[in-house]
Amino acid sequence: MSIKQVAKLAGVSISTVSRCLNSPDQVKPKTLAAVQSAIEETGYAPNALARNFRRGKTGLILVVLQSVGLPFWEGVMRGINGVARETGYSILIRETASSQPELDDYCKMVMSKEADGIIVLASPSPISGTSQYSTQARRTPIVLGCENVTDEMAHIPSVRVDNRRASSEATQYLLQLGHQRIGFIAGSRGSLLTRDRERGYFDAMKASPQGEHREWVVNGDQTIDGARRATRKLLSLPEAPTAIFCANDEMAMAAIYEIKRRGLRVPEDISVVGFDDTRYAAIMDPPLTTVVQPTEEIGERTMRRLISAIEGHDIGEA
Amino acid sequence: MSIKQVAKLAGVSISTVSRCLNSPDQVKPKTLAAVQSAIEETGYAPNALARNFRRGKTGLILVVLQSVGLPFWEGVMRGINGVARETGYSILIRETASSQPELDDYCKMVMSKEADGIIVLASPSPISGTSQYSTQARRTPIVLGCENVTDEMAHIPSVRVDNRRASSEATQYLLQLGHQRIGFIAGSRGSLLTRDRERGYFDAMKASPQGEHREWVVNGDQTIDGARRATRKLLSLPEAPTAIFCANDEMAMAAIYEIKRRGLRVPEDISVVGFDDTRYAAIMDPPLTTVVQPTEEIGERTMRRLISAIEGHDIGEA
DNA sequence: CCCGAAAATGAAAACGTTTCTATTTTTTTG
DNA sequence: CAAAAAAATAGAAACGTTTTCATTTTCGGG
Repeated sequence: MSIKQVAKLAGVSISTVSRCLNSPDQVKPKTLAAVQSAIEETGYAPNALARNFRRGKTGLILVVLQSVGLPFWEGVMRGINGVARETGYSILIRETASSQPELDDYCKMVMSKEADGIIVLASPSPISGTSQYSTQARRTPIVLGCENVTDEMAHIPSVRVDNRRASSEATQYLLQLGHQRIGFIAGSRGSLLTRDRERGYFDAMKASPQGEHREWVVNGDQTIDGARRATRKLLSLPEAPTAIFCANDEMAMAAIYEIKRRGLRVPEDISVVGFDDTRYAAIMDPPLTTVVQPTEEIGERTMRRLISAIEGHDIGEA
Repeated sequence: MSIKQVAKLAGVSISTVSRCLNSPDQVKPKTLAAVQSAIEETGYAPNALARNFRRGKTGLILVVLQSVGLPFWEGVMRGINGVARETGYSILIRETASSQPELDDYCKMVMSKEADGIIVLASPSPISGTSQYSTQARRTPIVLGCENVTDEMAHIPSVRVDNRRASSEATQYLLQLGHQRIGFIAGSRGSLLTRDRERGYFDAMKASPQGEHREWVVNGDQTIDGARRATRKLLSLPEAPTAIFCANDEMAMAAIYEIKRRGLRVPEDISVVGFDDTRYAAIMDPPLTTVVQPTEEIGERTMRRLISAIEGHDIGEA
């Protein structure tokens, strides 16, 4: 069962067995063979608990996300998993959907050696005490993916894509198609990601002949129902938009549904553009025009960043 | 940092501090207070690595699924997470999408104390050596959710819903609507879940005047592309079905897409029924008729079953 | 063949808990 | 109030590994 039994059976010391497992080149071929056959015979498997305890490392990365099952995270998680496999880490999942998420709690998990680092892929609620936060979280290896975060966390390292520019370009695309009134369905309040996408939209609108119109921007709350409400609001404007740009695909799908429900056609009457290119975008009716995100790369870079933070390297801005 | 420091500061022994944390009622109120303030002062957090090592438990449940991001698992994972939170376990995720999954590897993770138990939510490839499997996996706490499994694993405990009956009822519903030819798009090969749903379909068809027709059943491979191919195949039959029943929502969405692409209307020309009631079913055009699965309950029961297996109770059939 | 250096191995400490046993303190009871 | 019982605490072992340090073995060169 334990390394002791193997040692006894192989007729060597405990330390030699350990070396056979961790640095086989330091042990004489003959003993190595003996130990290996002893391992085989006993069916010995090193006890990860003891090893991790001794090493002071859990080998775990805590990934906080709102909910498994949201298509957007599929690519990001693939990226994270790829790096995890490569570097020997495992992924611990915590969903924030059910419980009230607290960044401090996650940091405590690192302090108490339940995980080595944290990746936040969902915006937790604002941090209660900033003072307490800075004290204990400053030193916690943590990276925010997709900067889906509030202002207070702006100083935490994050992997970011240029949402603002991508969003601006998508808006320009709609303008180029001749659209006069372009609505925007924003994500959830207090999310940097949403704000950047909103900013990009405004950038493009301001530069256009139409200028910006506050009433064309409605909050969709990152949910299907929220986006449906937002769409109804846009459609009931005195002059309804001829195009609607949504901060993510899910809301765009909901917008299309609601538009059709009003008896309008997409894209003949109203164009809809989404964001993220999730797996369902292509089989919508009509197929959803969407902004492609390099999700897998986001995940990969986020994970690499975190690991280098764990290994003690400084976390520069990426 | 360690329990030692706390003990020294509080002027008690290490064991007393430990008791304060694990069974506070066994310690005198006065000392408890002293210890607690010492904990506060030092900012002590118990080292989970040491604790788990000592206890011989990881507190981790390995959940194997094909990919985070598939809407079906959202409910199941919510159920699992709920029980996990309640019982103090954490969830370790392993995706099988990228790598070749091996049940044996997961069992080894339990043997080497990387996790306490396993929930398999995706069909791994068939097990290489059944002999080796039974030797080491028989004693491994493992539960299959949604019986998404091959024959060889039929003896492993699993939480099951009556897919066969649900599927049969959905087929009957279509027959009742007057459909003469009902196609079926099956899931991936070698999945019990798919086979049960297929069986249910056949049950209903055999009992109907139409009888069963092998050519009305096509494999959709659990993927969007596979379902699109399957749909094309069904549509190009000499006598195309007037209804298509799909083994899950995702394939149903793909079927609808493909049907419309042929210039046909849903449901006027062809009805489509899905399975699972994922979040996007309701905002399809037309809204998808689908078989509702008690996903959260599945997750919850799966997790409870596993935990009772871990705690050493016998796993009866559920 | 012998000596020194290098390589290989062994013995033992350490990691931070929990828990068992022994001891001390407190409470109860006659 | 003394003795017995109960409660509280202290001391120390144990969990299985890695790693440091010391020792033994091997090897090469004179």
